[in-house]
This record gives sequence, C-alpha cells and structure tokens, in this order.
Amino acid sequence: MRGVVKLTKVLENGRQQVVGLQFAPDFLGRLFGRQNAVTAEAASDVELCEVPRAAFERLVAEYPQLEHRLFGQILRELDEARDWMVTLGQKTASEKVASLLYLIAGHIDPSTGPETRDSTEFDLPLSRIDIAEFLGLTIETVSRQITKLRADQVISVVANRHVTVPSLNRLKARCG
Amino acid sequence: MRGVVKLTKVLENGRQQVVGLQFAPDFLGRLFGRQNAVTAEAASDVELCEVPRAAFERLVAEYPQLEHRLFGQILRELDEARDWMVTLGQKTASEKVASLLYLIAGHIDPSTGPETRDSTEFDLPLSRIDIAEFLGLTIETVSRQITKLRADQVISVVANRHVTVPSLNRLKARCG
DNA sequence: CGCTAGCTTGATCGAAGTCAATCACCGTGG
DNA sequence: CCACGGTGATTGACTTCGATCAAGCTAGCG
Repeated sequence: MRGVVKLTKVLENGRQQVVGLQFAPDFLGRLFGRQNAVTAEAASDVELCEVPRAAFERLVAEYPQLEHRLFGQILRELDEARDWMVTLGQKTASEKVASLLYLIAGHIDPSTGPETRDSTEFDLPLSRIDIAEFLGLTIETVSRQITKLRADQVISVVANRHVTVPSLNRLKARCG
Repeated sequence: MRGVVKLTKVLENGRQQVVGLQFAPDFLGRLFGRQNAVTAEAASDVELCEVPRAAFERLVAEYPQLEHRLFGQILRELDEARDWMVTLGQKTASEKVASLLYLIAGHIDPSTGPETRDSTEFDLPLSRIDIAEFLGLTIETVSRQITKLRADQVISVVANRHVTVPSLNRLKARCG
C-alpha cells in the first residue's frame, strides 16, 4: 500500500544482489508455490495488506481476470528485470548510478498527476550498501559517482538521503 | 519446436545485451501487445510454430488454463532473469563463463531422461560475440576464460563450438 | 562527551578492457 | 590445385576502471 520493498538474492560466499524493487501498490509474493525464491525486505517504512496464501490461490483460480492482472504485473517485472540486465551488463559505474536514480525518480513519485515536470525530488529508500548491491558495485564507487553527479549539478543531496533533481532530462542523459 | 533463440536489447550507442535464451519448446512472443520489446534472433537452426496474434489472443481469453500455462513460463523466465542478474552483478569473468556453459548444458540436452549423468557434451549455439554480450564482457576476455577452463581440464573444445564437460559438478564449482 | 554507523575521500592494486598481431578455417575464383 | 581474402577465435602488450585497503568525516544517541 505504501513504501518500497527490495528483492535480493545471495551467492553462497555472501555476495548479494538486489534483483528488484517493488513500489506500492504491487503484489508481492510467490504464486503457485514456486521455488527459487528471492528474499523480500522492506527498504523504507512500508504498509502492506496480507492475504492468506490458500485463500488467495482459490480466488485466483476462480477469477481468471485476477490472474490476468497479476500476469500483467509479472510481465512488467520481467521487462524491468531485462532492462536492468542491460544496465548491469553494459553500463559504466556512473551510468549505473544515474540509471538507478532515474528509475527511483520515476517510480517513487506519489504525485501521479501531470507528469510533465522536468524536476523532482525524493528520499532515497536505499542505503549506499543497498545501492551498491543493486548495481553490482562497491559502496566506495557508488559514493564517488554520487559525488561526481553532485559536482556536475545533475543532482543535489542533503542529509545523504534526500535527492533533488533539477532536470530529469539531464539525469537521463547520464544513463548511457 | 527445435533450436535456440536469443533475446537481446540494445543501448543507443550500440552496446548490446543478450537478456535471455529460449530453448524449445518455449512460447516466444509478446503477450497483450506490450511495448518495450526485445529483439529475438535465432542462435542455431530453429524450427518454430507460428500462430496469428489475434487468433492466439482469442484462444487465451477463452481458455484460462492456457493463460495459466503461459503464466508459468513467464514466471520461470523472470526467475531466470533474476538469476542472471546475480551473475552479471556479482561474478567474475571466469565465473560468468562457467555459469553460461552450465546453463546451456542444463537446457540444451535433448535427452531428458534420467539426468543423473555427471558428464555431457553439446554444440554451443552462441558465437563468442554472443557469449560476450550475454555476459557483459569482451570477446577477448571470454576467449581467455575459455582457454583457462580448458587448461584446467574443466571442459574440452573442438572446432570452437563443440564442448565436452567431463564433470558437471566440477564445472558448477567454477560458477561461484 | 565519546561511541557507533553510514558516508566520503585518498592511495594503491588488479581484473578486465583496449589495441594489435596472428592463427585457423573456409569458400571463391584464377 | 593453390593463392586470396574474409571471418571468427586466440594470444600478447599495455591501459584503465573499479575494487581494495585505509583514514577521516558527520550525525545521532546513550
């Protein structure tokens, strides 16, 4: 209902990768008892609506339209995962950081009104560690790239978490 | 029905990322006229069964069970995409190459019988360029890592394409 | 006050990228 | 049959980007 949840996977040796962010009001959970689960963790304060698995699955089985809507969301998640694969595989560190900021800016904004504004601001739901794990970088590299973006006036940051973007297009231009 | 298809995405500047491989007998195509498409390209000789979009969508709308099966496949693809994000984000070059070989070994094998064998062999459906684009590496790095895997007796390669894996477990151990 | 957690900054190192040469394999045409 | 060019893969020398190691800095809090 509110907030940001991060989905992560770990490798035996402790390396960890954030594989997705879910913003309200997405559905969260494994359908059809599938394995290979990810770990879900609140990244900000969250408020959520819990439904017992059995009841939910009965509901889904009974109303194909509900399944259809869930299908739509999963398809969107698949597209986002693939977009992110491009970012992870092909972009430089600074492009990665810019891309993540751009992604968050686009999703977190509660004012879903006339999205014509070029400037925006938001609170980062992720720590530097989370960001590094999402981007496949170290926190030091993330920090340096944020510093650089700040030096180039692409963003400004107060209290390490609150980000102001004077021009989303300028930020987008940094995404590669 | 037969063969391997690769799904790719490109970045304006020409950088390209393979975001998925589809092995027979997967369904291939965009459901529900979604945007944000990927490019599908045959990676080996393929044989496929084409269905007109309109007829197919009518069929899906009419038989929820069909939609349910497609849902299952997409869920699997999402899991695979997320697994691959971990590989792209956290693994070293040689782990990436080993992971790709392991992935292909697991999917391409037509003998879906008693999968207890620890050794296998197959023809790579991908060129070095494709592999590099899948892994977010350069062809030179891919080549060096393959050479190293060969030197360490984890695989042997003939004619650049035919790969023999004496021990899948040994290969898996190289995946990180 | 000092302590801790999270972030930034600097110095150095190493894995992978870049540039370039060579090789192996083919199909084509003289 | 063999020279020729073309494509894809390998190998080597060098460079670079991001990781690692190591201090500081800042803010919140007991």
